Amino acid sequence: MQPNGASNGTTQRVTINDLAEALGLAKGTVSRALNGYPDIAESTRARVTRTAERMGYRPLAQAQAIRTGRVRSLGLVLNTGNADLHRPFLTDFLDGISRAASEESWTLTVSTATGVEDEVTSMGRLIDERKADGFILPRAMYDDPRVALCKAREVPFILYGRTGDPEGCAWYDISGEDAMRLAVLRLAGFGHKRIGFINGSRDYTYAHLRHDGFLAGMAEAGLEANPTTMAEGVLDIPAGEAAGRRILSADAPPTAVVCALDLAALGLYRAADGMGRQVGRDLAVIAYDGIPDSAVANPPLTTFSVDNKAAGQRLARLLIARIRGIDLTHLRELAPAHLIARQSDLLPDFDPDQTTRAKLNA
Amino acid sequence: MQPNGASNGTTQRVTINDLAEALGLAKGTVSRALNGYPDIAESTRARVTRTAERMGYRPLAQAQAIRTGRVRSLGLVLNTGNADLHRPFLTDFLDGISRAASEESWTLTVSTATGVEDEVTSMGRLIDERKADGFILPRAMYDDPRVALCKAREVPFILYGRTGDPEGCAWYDISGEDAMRLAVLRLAGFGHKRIGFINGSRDYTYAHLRHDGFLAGMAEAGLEANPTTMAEGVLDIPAGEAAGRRILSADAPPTAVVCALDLAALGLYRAADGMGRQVGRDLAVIAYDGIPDSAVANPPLTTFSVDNKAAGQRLARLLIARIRGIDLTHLRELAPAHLIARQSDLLPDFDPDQTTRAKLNA
DNA sequence: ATCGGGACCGAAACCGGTTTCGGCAACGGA
DNA sequence: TCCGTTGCCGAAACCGGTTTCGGTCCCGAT
Repeated sequence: MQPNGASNGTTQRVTINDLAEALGLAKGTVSRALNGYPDIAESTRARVTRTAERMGYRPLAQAQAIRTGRVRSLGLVLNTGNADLHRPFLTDFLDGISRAASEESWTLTVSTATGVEDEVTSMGRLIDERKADGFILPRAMYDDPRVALCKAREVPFILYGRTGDPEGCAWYDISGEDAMRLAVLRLAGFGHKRIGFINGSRDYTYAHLRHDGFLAGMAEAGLEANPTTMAEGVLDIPAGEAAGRRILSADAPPTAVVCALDLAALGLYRAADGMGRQVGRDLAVIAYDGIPDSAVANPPLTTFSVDNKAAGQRLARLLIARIRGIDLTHLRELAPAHLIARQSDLLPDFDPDQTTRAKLNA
Repeated sequence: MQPNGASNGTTQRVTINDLAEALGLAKGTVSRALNGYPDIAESTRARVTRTAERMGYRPLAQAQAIRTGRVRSLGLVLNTGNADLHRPFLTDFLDGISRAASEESWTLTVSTATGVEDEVTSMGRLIDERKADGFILPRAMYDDPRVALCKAREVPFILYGRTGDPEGCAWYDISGEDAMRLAVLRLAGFGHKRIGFINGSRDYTYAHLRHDGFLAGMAEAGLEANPTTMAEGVLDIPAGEAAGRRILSADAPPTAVVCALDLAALGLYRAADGMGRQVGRDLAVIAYDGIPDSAVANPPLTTFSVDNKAAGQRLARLLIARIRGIDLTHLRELAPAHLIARQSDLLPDFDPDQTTRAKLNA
């Protein structure tokens, strides 16, 4: 028997009225029974849920919405201008969200935008039309206008990443700072003294955090960070190549470089290639993101990988909790990135002092 | 003045009742005026739409839905198992859909699934809960269970691609067959006589079409297709490499290969590399898709590129039209792919007869 | 025996729209 | 002048739920 194959032949869905009639109860009673109101006998509640199950009753989200104001839908607006989205990031991320959402029979409505203001406009529309009960905000910016919008309109949201002022914000993030710190420590452990750093854009909070993480690692290793071997604002391969050239041609060029993004590292590969240095031989590189290209790079890139599917799942769950009124303090999670050790960071015959001298003469 | 900044201080949205009251009309009248009923004086209709505009009235989709049965939302379920989705395809595609949808103030609800049956289940849920008024079905299969579901449940849909039996189907597609045909003709024009072909999976209709296109091109060029230099079922780089090895080691190896997918071509690059042949020098390749990797391949790949954003837009518009009841015959569109001529297909010193002989001796 | 208070449920209002139905007024034709 | 159409709009039902408001019934305590 089909779950909703009506026995009367028509393919009508079963409404709460049908259910009430079948049970001999008032529809209000059925509704309250289903929604956990306390003034319903436990026995009738059981009876109701059971036959609801049997008859395949599924409340119509939009019908409930008109009274409750909730559509049971998560909003996500994607910024098309963002190069990151081109990576498999998106598929995994969507997959995670969608799966977690559907477990609670929520849905995901997505919209796209180009540029931040367009993003805000787009969210505004979704809010106006009550198409989403809350938003997942990927790529948290340090000063995020989307957060301002949500606060002003009093709509729940959760950040993927952290923001400058965490007040009133729920978030989930991967600890990029820790990854950077560990990257430095790992390289220092290999004997590197001069470690460079290529960061992302400070518009995003992660860049601030990863910067701090890098410095923390350096301090912890007893090394000094050299500003001439550090760069920031690098978001793609060309920028990574430019930054790499600059850093590698510094007075005291680094023997190792930590990159806040895989794409920066891939750019650095090119720079090194053009300057007679070879990653994995005389230049150690550790990056962050875990994009697929990093695995087929030459040499394969050692990187901290983030599980975007898991992130999507977690974000969805946390946002649903937020919408249901759970306190903010329970809705802040930091997860670690996982190191994928490949061949870019371990130089076969790297002798700290020797190599350094050789470089200086070159 | 904000569009919906209520002057009374509270952030309530303006309902049809507010509008009716402000106009001194019955709310039913307002509704009919807005929805183009013929029994409304043109003058009042103008008055209504004008003040609706002024007051920033936006009907609540879910409120309308409970009566009309339409949520004004497009459904899209993504198959995560599909490697294609990892490509920027997805971003562009979503962008196109979302933009076209929002122009009509429709929204896009997406869901994910792994495998075809999961996909059908997922769609079923969306249909049951009336979360989508229709579906965009990407990657049309030759025998597509999603189509069967939509037909059975009587929900509108549009295919991205064609299907075996087009009866009752609206679709939008890129003419892959034409691209394949032109690819062959182009190569034949360069003097190639032995042209191989690496196809995708026959589960998908496009493979059938591109196969036919290849053969049509061969026939048109007066060439004979050689089964030993043809492969199919190639969906990713490793498979492309394997197929490439097989084809290149045929008795009469081709001097040129047409690939139904860029990924196959990229695999072919590797195969050639491993067999002492070099694409762009002694092996001409033309592929199809226009993925970004094709631009940075060595040599850059000549390929037929498809505009997935445009496809998304068109699909959205066509689906909305379909939902509104436009006749199927107006909802079938075939667009061309556009050749991006790069360096993989033109061999600098290719002399048909000579090269052929050289190969045979090698 | 009476009364107060829970426990439990029915009835009806309500949410924001759409659609049906009927009525009034103006108008044209006989 | 009278009647039948139209044109146009108000009123109310309706969609599928939720929530409020009472109203029984039963129970134990006084």
